[in-house]
Amino acid sequence: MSDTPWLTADQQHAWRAYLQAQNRLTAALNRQLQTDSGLSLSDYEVLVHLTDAADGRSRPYELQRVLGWEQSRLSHHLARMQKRGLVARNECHDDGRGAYVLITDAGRQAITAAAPRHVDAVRRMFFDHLSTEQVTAIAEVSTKVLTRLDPADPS
Amino acid sequence: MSDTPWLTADQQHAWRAYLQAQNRLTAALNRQLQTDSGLSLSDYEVLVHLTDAADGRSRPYELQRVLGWEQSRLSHHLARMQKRGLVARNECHDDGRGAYVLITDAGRQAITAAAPRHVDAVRRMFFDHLSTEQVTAIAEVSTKVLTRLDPADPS
DNA sequence: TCAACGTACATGACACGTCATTCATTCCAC
DNA sequence: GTGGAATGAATGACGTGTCATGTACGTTGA
Repeated sequence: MSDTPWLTADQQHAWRAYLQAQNRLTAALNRQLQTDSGLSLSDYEVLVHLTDAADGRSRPYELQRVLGWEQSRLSHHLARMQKRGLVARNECHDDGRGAYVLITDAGRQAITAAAPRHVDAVRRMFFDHLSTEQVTAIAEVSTKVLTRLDPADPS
Repeated sequence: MSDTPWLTADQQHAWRAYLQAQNRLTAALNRQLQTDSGLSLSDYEVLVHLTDAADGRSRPYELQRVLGWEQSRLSHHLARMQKRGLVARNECHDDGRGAYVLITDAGRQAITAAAPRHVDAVRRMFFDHLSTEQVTAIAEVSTKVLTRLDPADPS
């Protein structure tokens, strides 16, 4: 332990607060989305990106890249969303291994209904209490963490 | 949607980066802890607080408060840790409803072995790349979020 | 052309977190 | 004191995330 210095008091405080805020924030947003719209935060993210995509469809590996999820998580999640009728899968003729995920009408309806309240919640629980400098700091720190954790950049 | 304005571009960017960094960071730390020491990040947090506590024991509601977890999460997690021999439960004579959770020798051994590498990982993946101003910003933002989400402060 | 390797995706098993509910005990107003 | 509310904690059911593995297809090079 002597050659691996522990964190400073400031760092410990920041770290614990960060972990707790994470937990609570995502839990609260999940609750809000679930009770208001029957969606989870994960469902919401998937539907957002499918809505943004051309034709409302996307390849799983593309979703994986954009969402930053693990492959099996995405696969399981899509299976569950398909079972609930929020998305559908089509085969991909360009690549026999691949598939297309597409948003269904029910999926579009669900996210359209969910969006206003969800955005409101995100602002209420997060952005409304932060200065623009703090928002910038969050973005910078998060981006830094992401690039450092990116397996394609093991500098 | 017109009366519930969407997030600004900066906010959207910050939000997505924040969510992704969260996911990746905790996933990476969990992997590191798991492969190096057979513990999860949650196990680690519980053991840290039990180690800090007098006699290496604590009431569940106290742990709940310190960790910021939901009651049932803690209860389930303690049950799993107990099954693995990391903690034990005793009855509480002060309060017939309550219980004591105490760290076992195996638990102490596990966290002692895990700590150096884990701390190192936290620094490598997080603090080493942040300025002191950024650490301060993280702490402030997280604390702000926590106080806003605290059910005891519904201002 | 075909063997070896890489890529896209799915799946089973298992750990984890939440919700709803339950239970025992303690606290408190009357 | 006593009945009702509040508190401390456990549990079953269920959705979620990860790991290890499997499978099918594509790509490359000798």
